[in-house]
Amino acid sequence: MSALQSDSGVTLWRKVADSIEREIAQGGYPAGEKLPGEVELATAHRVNRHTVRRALAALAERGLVRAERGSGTYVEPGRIAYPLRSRTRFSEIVGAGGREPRAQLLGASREEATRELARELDLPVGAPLIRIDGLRLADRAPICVGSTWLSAERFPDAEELYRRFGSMTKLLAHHGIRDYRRASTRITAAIADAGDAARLDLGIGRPVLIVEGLDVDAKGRPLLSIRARFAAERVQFVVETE
Amino acid sequence: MSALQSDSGVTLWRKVADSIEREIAQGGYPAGEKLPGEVELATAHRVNRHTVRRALAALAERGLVRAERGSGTYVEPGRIAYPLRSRTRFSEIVGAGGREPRAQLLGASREEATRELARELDLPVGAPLIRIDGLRLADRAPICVGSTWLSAERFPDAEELYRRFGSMTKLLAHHGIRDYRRASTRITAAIADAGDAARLDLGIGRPVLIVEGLDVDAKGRPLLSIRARFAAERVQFVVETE
DNA sequence: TCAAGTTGTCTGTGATATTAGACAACTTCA
DNA sequence: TGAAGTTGTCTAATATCACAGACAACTTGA
Repeated sequence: MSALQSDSGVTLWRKVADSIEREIAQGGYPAGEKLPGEVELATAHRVNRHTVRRALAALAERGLVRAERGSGTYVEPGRIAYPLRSRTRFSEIVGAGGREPRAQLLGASREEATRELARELDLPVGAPLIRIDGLRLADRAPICVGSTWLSAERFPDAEELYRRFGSMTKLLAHHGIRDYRRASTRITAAIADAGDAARLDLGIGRPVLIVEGLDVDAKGRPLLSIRARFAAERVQFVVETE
Repeated sequence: MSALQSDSGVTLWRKVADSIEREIAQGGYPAGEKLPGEVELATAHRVNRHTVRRALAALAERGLVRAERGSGTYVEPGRIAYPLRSRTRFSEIVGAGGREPRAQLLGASREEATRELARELDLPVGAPLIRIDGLRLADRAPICVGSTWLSAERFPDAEELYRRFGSMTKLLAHHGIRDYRRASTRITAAIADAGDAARLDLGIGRPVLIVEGLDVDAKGRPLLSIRARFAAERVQFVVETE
């Protein structure tokens, strides 16, 4: 009877991948940090470079690392679990993850309601709207860039209020709306264009999640229409159905 | 970029082994039960028979199953953890494992102390001894067969007492010895001979653990010399050193 | 602009895993 | 005694893993 191999039935590249993942999890390589080069990893693990590549490919497929040709392989920050419930507050979600939420006003303007926005907000086509463009970050990493539309007749001072508070929740509260909720959220995905890439600090060609949301007040009347683009590699939406 | 194989870096035989082990652990195949044939396991797991054999070999090496040529592959009962401490009581150890301990008297006889037994029991060579042969079982499975020697002068009625109580502890208590302890235990291993095989319900060629023990009273005076042979596949000694 | 360092891709080789089939050796049961 | 079913062993072919080397494509920094 030939001796059974002492191996445990796990391929070599898997062992290397597990080892690297363990190091990342233990903080050996902080998020955003560059991993040692493939050759260095290979010698460190006493393994062929191709085996390291196989391990890194597995980690990359899971979104734990990202390889940049000619530069290096970088540790991706863990994706923020972004639960989609009736109460969807960016700052709470990010804060719950132990990160510091920030919002940055990119601009504001007045627009007339397109047919689609009018239908969503239950206003006549061409009704005056205020559009607020903003960027949201967690620990300095851009999470999403998006626009919010609201009725200019109902919230004429929206731009000024948002600029003052930096929070949509407080803006609404100032108008006596203590409670509002997310009525619907539609999600799709696309590839980052030049604008996304610049504002979300993404490589062109990276995926973005496209979200269309509608917030309503306690009585179900539409308040805000939201269109946002999320850096897919930093966010993971969580939809809990019952 | 070619798609990464959806495999997880675990060899096929290992997956099969894990699957079978899981079924055993969940009670799908009770201890002593025959597993389905290799061909049946192969078709059930949609895998080649040789792959199943590789999986079974891994399980057999760990002592979880035992293959019998021409008959089948059987689930081994989990080995009894047999701690070796100063208080080593068979019934307590087996009972702690949720099994029912039983002892069976095989015979008794008078002997004269050999040089080795005399040294151990601190008696003159040729001193009269009583030898008690017994079999110990857990849930009807033979665990060990062994002999106990004690001084015929100090315990002249040993055979009758053991026959009455079926317990060495009670035998000693009847002589006013409330406490005794294991002074030393020496362990080695051998292959089951025909006698072992018959009494321990083992296949010839299976390993047995050979134990030589000395029990002493509270003052350290020798009481019993024990030589026993354990079915290695049903027992695992646990020695805790401090 | 250039050199150094990085990841991406290709070819090839040997070892191992897996599949496939056949037969021997053995046990069980009618 | 014989048939059926079991595990043990052998040969062979294919697929995948891991190693090895070379070069292309790209990034970075001097």
